[in-house]
Amino acid sequence: MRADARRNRQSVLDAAYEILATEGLGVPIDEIARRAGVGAGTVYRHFPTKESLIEAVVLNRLHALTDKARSGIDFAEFFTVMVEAGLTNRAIADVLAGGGYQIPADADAALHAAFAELLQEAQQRGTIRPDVTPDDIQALVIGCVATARHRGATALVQVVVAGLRA
Amino acid sequence: MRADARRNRQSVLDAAYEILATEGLGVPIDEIARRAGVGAGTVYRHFPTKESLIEAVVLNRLHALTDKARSGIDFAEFFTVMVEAGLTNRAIADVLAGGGYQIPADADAALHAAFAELLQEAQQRGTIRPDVTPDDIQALVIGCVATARHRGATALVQVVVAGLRA
DNA sequence: CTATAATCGGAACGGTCGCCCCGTTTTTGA
DNA sequence: TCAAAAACGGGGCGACCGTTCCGATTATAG
Repeated sequence: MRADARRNRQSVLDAAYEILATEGLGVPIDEIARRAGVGAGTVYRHFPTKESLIEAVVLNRLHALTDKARSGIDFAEFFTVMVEAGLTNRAIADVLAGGGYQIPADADAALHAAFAELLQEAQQRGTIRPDVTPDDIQALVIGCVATARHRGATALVQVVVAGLRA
Repeated sequence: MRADARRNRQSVLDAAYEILATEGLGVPIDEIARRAGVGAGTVYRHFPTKESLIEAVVLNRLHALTDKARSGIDFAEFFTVMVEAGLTNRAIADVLAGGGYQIPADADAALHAAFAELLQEAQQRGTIRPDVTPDDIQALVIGCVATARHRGATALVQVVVAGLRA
C-alpha cells in the first residue's frame, strides 16, 4: 500500500470519527472528505460504502465499551457509562437506536452478552429488580440517551437507575 | 369554497393523519397525496407547506392530550398516557422529540403547563420525588417513548415511574 | 346551457446525497 | 531518472423530496 494512500486512509478515519461523533450518522460523505482534506472519490476507494466507513469508526468504540463491561465494573455504573457514550458520541447513539445503519451482529452480541452478565450478577446480589431482561436494559439505555440529549446531561439517568433497584 | 375543494381538503387531512401516525414525519407529500386520491399540487393548495399540514394534523392531538391532563387524571397515569400517545402515533413522538418540525409555542406551552400542574400536585402530596422539574418530565417522556418503541410495549415505563416515586 | 373562475393533477424544478468515472497527479522501484 | 502502476479529486449520474407551474377539468352563478 502506497504511503500517501495509508496517510489519506487515516485522515479519513480521523475526520469521520470526529464528525460522526458530533453530527451523527446523517452527515454527508462530502463533508467528511472535506474535513479530511481529500476528495469524495478517495473516501470511496478506501471504504466502498458509507456504511462500511461508519462500521470502521463505530466498531472499536463498541469494543471499548465491551472491554469496559468486562473490567469488573458495577452494573449501575456501566449503565451510566453506556448512556454517557451515547450522549458524547451521536454515532454511538444512532447505532444503538438502530438508526438506519446496522452493525455486525457479533460486536453487538458481545456487548449485549457482557451487559447481560453484569445484570445477572446484580440481580443475584439482589440490588436490581429481577423482572427486567437484558433486552429491557438495552431499550432503557436507548431511552436514557434520548432523555439525556433533551436535558443536555445525564443526571436523570439516576431516576431510571433508582427505578431499577430491587 | 367549492364543494370538491372542501372534500379534497378533508381527504388530505384524513390521509395525512393516518400515514403520519404510522410512518412519522418523514413520509413524502406525494404518498399522502396518493393515499388521499389527489395530486401533490392539490395538497399544496390547501396547505402551503409540509410543515403546515403536519401542524394541522398534530395540533388537535396535542389539544386532546392537554384536555386529558385537565380531566382530573393522576400524574403517573398521565405520564403513561403521554408515552402511549407517542407509541401509537409516530408523528406525536417526532414532534415531542423536536424532530425537524416545530409546533406552535402556545400549544406546546399549554400541554407543558397542564403537565407541570399535575407534577406539582403529586409532589405536594408526596408521591413523586421533589427534585424533578417539569422539563425533566418532558425529557423522560421522550426517553420512555424511545424505550417503548424498541420493546414494542409500554411495560418498561413502570420502571421509570417507580424511579420517580418519592 | 354557458361563461367564468376556481380547482385539479402531475410534470418539472432545484437542492441534497450516495456513489461512480476518468483525466490527472503522485509514488515507487529499477 | 523515468515509466508503470497506484491513487487522487471533483464533476456527474441517478434517486429522492419539497415545492411550483400550467394546461386541462370541473363546479357554479346567471
